[in-house]
Amino acid sequence: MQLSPMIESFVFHFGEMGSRWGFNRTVGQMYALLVVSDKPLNANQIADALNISRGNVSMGLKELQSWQLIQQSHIPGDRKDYFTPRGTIWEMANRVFEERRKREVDPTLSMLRDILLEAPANDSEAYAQDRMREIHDLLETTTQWASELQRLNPDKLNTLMKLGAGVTRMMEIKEQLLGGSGKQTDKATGQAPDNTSDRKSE
Amino acid sequence: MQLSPMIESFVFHFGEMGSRWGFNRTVGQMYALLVVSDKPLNANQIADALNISRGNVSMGLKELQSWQLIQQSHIPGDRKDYFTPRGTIWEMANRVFEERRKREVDPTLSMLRDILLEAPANDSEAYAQDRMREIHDLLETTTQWASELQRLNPDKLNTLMKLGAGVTRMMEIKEQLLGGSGKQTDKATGQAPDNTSDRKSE
DNA sequence: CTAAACTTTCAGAATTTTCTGAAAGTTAGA
DNA sequence: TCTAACTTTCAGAAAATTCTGAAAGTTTAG
Repeated sequence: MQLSPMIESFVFHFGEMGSRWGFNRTVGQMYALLVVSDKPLNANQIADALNISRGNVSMGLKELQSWQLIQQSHIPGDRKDYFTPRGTIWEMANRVFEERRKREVDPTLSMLRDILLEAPANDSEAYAQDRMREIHDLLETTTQWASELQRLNPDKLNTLMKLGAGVTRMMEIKEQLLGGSGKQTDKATGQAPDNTSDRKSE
Repeated sequence: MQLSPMIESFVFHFGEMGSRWGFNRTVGQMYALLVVSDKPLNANQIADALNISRGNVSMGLKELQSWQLIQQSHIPGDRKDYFTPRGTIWEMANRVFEERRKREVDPTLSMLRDILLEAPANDSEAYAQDRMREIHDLLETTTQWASELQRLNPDKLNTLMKLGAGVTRMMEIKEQLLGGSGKQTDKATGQAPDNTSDRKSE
């Protein structure tokens, strides 16, 4: 199969980017290809389209399955395995975040916790522990936020964001609520989605 | 200089993790070392502590400076360059995010935009463009959120988080406020949402 | 059971990334 | 100016990662 130039540039670009997301170039290309393909592909089609070896494709598919990013399917009367991406784009992004958290952040947090249990032997170690505690707290806070964001229904989240309700805005409202009587102020109601007003000037 | 076991395990762990953040193992180690060190270090001390060549340290420092993660300083009567991390842990994390956005997300968005301007030549390309549009919108929305988070004063953000005010909770409140007046269920994107179901075989 | 059709594995090859250290470059002070 | 003290550069070496393809493994049909 010969890829159209449009699809080819997408696939190649994501190949390069893919390495930043935890897998290598070919795996990134394979996934990109599956995402933009309107029908399931089998391993040979992938190898052919990307000009890589059949063995490489097999390993890449295994990797993508371990990330739960693709799904296997079958076509009646055909013994080959076909593959499609699994879930919506949002779900896929979530899955990648989740997986990276498990593989990278969690072990780091656990290492930091272990070290922070030790008693510092001298001033240098005390100083180092202070820095580590900061990092630990930052990671913990950040992952907690991220996991809350992930729990939200994507449509809802998306709608809210498109509304121009930035975090800043939400926090202002929240603070108003907490600070005052819990009453709705007119200032906050019925906002038109004007998101341009509070962006920074550059 | 001989590192204490505690500091050594921190430094080594961050070396491994560092590669996920856009720089290589040694650069990660160097940065970790500077962060937990209670006094500025010069290039020779770093090379010595990490057992790497002087040249490698020079390149690593250059890299860290390009990320704006470290700062140079001097000790009177000493011609060597000394280095310390720059800014608070929060600021450093922000800087890494920012830098990665510039290097990875921005080029991707620009590529997607270019492709989306082209007229699809056939059904396959139309399908592919739909997927790309979803990715484009996701990236755009996410980076906008991220930039708003970054604009917040860290203390404020941290306080709010510690308050137990999760995003979900904030959104509930926000919706309560909006509920009366504005029609906010604006299906802004109008995207074909999750199309996974209309693929051929499953 | 066997054969055909397919998938996976993995040793070694190819490629990419990182590291070293000698040489070249820079700077400050005498 | 020159020299000593320091930093940077970069070609080639070393290390790590990725890829290939033949062989081994698996599954289904008959």
